[in-house]
Amino acid sequence: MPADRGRPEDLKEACVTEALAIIAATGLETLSLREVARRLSVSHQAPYRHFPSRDHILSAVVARAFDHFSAYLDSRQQVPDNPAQDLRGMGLAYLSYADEHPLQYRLMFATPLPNPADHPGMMQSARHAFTLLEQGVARMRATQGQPCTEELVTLDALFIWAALHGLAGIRGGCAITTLRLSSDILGQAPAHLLGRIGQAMGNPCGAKADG
Amino acid sequence: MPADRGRPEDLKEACVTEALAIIAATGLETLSLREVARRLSVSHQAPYRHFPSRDHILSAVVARAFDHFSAYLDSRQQVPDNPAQDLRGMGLAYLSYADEHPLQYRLMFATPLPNPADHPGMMQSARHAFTLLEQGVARMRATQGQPCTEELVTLDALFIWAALHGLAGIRGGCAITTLRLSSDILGQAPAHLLGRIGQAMGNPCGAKADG
DNA sequence: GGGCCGCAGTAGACACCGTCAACTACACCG
DNA sequence: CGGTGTAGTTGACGGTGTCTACTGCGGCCC
Repeated sequence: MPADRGRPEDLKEACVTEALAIIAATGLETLSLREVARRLSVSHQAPYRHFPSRDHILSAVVARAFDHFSAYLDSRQQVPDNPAQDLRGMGLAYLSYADEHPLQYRLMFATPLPNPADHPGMMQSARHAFTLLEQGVARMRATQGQPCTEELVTLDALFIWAALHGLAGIRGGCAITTLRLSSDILGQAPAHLLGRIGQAMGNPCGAKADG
Repeated sequence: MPADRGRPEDLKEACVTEALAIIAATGLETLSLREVARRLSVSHQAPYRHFPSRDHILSAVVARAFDHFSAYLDSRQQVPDNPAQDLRGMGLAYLSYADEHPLQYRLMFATPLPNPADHPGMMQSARHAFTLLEQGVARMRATQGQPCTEELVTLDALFIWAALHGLAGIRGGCAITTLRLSSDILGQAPAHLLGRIGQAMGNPCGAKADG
């Protein structure tokens, strides 16, 4: 049964899918409930029956992006016997995701939601990804034999997340145009950044990354 | 002559000021050309005489934020005889700015402008800040006596910028609500991050930062 | 000085948007 | 059979960006 054109069976589901398609095609700003309804061959108020407001449909799209992101990080092949390498792989996966799915990435981290507290599913997905990172740091610290507070793990995870998040944002957003960086530099940036993070964490594995 | 209420002398200038005030008061989404005009006691088309579109007035506001940011970084007290310390001071200044002027910071780095290439002044201000950082890195490398390509300086500057930018974004945006981080951790984060950056750059000055 | 032109600002209209309220169609249940 | 709740429709309202046509008004050239 083709649910694409002609009134879809599950309208709520179809709205989210169609909204994402619109955003992908013409940008976040031009997303409108009415356009979604139009594409679904449905009255302009039908989506309103399933979502209290435009923000709620948008947050549903964002939540989906977070799930996609979490699944991506989870499905990455792990290296349990080498936590340092594993952490590096996770960082690489983070940057790869931002590179391969810039739309989803921007939806997650650059979408202005009025009050994120309204949408618990979204927050949970985000928190999940951060917890993965914390666990990676903790495992690495354990093999390094360093004494390590929970607080210190969180701070290090935050440092790593910040660096990854920052680079992803720069690469995806304003790098070439605003900062006028060559795509050559931008291509080297992930490896270099991960190398520097490795050094910062006292990990020799990353030290040789930039020659 | 009070140019605030009653038709302002320089309408173009007044539009930018008033737009910023509106954004500060009620958020970016609710900014409208008509509201700007209303507050300026002017017809809804008057601002349109000075700005081709709503995006252009917004980009003027963003450009102003970039100038503010650049001035802030420039006015920071420098430590010419200790480049490492100087670099750290610059990082601190960066994070301080994001902390003290979250609105301007978000305007600069989290505002969706359709095509930034249209607004050269904006780009120039951003590039200026990045160049400051590159020079800081280059000076530090020089005192370290390390051989250093121009490319490597840029990559390191990019690493530092990414970490700072990432942390600022996390702190200003989604930290407590989405990532559920305590404000205690968040308060420690800048010093810790700068310390880790110091370590990554092979600089002992930052190594003791997190105890 | 008088006509002319360009510029700043005004007024009205258009299409679009989110949202509210009232309505219809229909399945289900007593 | 009537009642009830749910999904969807229709129409309206106020707000928005933008287009077009209009009014003043100061400077400029003849």
